[in-house]
Amino acid sequence: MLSLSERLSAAVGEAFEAQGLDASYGAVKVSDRPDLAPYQCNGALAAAKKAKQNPRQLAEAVKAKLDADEAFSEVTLAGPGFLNLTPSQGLLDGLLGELQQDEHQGAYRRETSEKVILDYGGPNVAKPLHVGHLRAAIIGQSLKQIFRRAGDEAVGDIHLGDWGLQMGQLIAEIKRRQPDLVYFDRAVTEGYPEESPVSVADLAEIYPVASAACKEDPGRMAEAQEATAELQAGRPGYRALWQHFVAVSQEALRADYGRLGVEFELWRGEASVHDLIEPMVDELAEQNLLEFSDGARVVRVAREDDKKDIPPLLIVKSNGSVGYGSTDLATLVERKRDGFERCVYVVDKRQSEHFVQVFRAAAAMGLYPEDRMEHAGFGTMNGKDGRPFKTREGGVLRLSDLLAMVDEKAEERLKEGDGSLTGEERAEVARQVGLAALKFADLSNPRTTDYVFDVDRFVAFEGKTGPYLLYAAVRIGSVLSRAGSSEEEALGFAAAPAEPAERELAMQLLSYKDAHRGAYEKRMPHLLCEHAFSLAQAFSRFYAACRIADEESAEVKNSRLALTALTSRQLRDILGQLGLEIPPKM
RNA sequence: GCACCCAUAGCUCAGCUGGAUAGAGCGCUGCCCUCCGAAGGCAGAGGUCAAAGGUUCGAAUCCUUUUGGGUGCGCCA
Repeated sequence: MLSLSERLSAAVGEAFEAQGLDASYGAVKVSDRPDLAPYQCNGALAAAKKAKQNPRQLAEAVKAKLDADEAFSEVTLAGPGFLNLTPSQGLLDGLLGELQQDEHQGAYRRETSEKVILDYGGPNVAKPLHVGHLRAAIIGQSLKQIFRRAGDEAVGDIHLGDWGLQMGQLIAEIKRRQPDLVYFDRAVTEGYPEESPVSVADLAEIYPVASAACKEDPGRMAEAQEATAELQAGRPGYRALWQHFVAVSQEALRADYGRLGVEFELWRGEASVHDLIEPMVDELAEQNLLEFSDGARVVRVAREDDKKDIPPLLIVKSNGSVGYGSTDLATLVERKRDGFERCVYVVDKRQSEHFVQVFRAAAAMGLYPEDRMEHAGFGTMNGKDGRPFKTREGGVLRLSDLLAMVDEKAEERLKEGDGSLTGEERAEVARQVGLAALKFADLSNPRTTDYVFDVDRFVAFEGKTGPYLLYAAVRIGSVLSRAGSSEEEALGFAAAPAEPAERELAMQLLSYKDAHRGAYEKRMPHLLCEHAFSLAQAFSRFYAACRIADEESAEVKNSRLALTALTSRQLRDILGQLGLEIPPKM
């Protein structure tokens, strides 16, 4: 179905066409001057400029046509050619009726469905999740839901960092610490123990040590690089040890992502494509795309019109090992093979140059056209000093610690309530409320901008927050049950908004598609957050201004129940896409 | 050095294919529960949109320069 602004745009567009001008000048948007009218169209000014006409006269002609259109109850002309538009009661009632019937609840739908894979994990084996992983996980999970709502077949891949230098660093470090382990005995090639010699906690401790050692000691780095190459070449002991790393890490990651409510349909990693690399290298060589450079093999991707130097994509390092350039390229080979039509990478925007390299190389070898591979980059989470976020001790804040903080805060807030929740219920609601605060605080920032990470904001429950949205949803449910009506029943009542607050709520409800479409097309969940907040706000005003359950007139009451039910259904639909769970009460 | 991004209210941020009086949340001030959930609603104070030029009937938005921040630039991912 059409959104209200689309419906109005169509009408105004026709009026422009009747003047021999492009219909796109008829674009209608929510007014900047709500005191004059709820919608506006400024196209007459731009059209007049282009057609060298008088804007005021042009707007007059458009207005004359719109005056005869029953979609508008009022059309006024202001200033040099601004059209102020008020949709008619009949139009609102009619569109609300359509919305009640719409099987997609007013959401945006693509004409054709695409098979899309989203990459929003990328955690490294051995490194526990920290706040830096939060954005990718939350934005990616949300984008996946937004894609699905629009009709795409979207799946998420965790794409573990399990095949690069860090693996060699771990192996080399463990070898130094426990050289007698069977994994390091070249004479042994099978029958390794099933029990992992290291736990996730061990790995978390070992990795930073190993990483730091390599940074300051070239000798240690050489050991790690050699171990990496040997691992990739298939040395049995290393492979067996590596298997343990992956297994213990996956278990921990499942738990962490699970707590966040983030899911992956695919648990692949860099290592999954190892066997695809050799044929890929052959293919690149065959296509004359591969060059030797300083002992390494690379694909040159620089172009004449580049404003800056784009370095070549490193495929095989001089020591024979492969890095993420080749695994990422091979991953595209794999995704193409598996029938994915579009690949979206929800990864820190600082890696944009890397994706330019990979995408160009992939396009050059004919895997995908460049517009089918996207880097939906996101901004850095900074501390209050403007630099990437660190805890006071200088480390990164672990995700589990952040979750615990938010949880505790929500629990405290719930204890202030009327005590109708049992301890167990309260713990569950606290989890939902805390998580909602956290996710909404992150998602409501535009994806691409950096933002200041402020714990207080993540645990705020008032104003433009996740809990505000949950509160609205919970209260709606409570109103419906108090009125003795169900959502399904109320959706069958005729909605005829009369009061200003009712009309404003109706107009919000009828703009869902615009917000969803924007979020989908731009890959920007914050647009959906904006809409959710506006909707909840419109409902809260409506609730404050109008009686619902105890309204005397049955007709008015039913109309209001219909608006309430529509809000309930739409809010639930949106919160689902944002990953917020609505508790029964709070 | 080269390239890219950012600078809007006390704070955190929207708005940027140019358009009427620049918005939100927090914080601050004052109201609103004998009535469906006050994690709420209403009202108010608060801004040379970093600075200077330019394009335009019209610039927070486009162009140039300057200042101040941030980021990236082949064997880490």
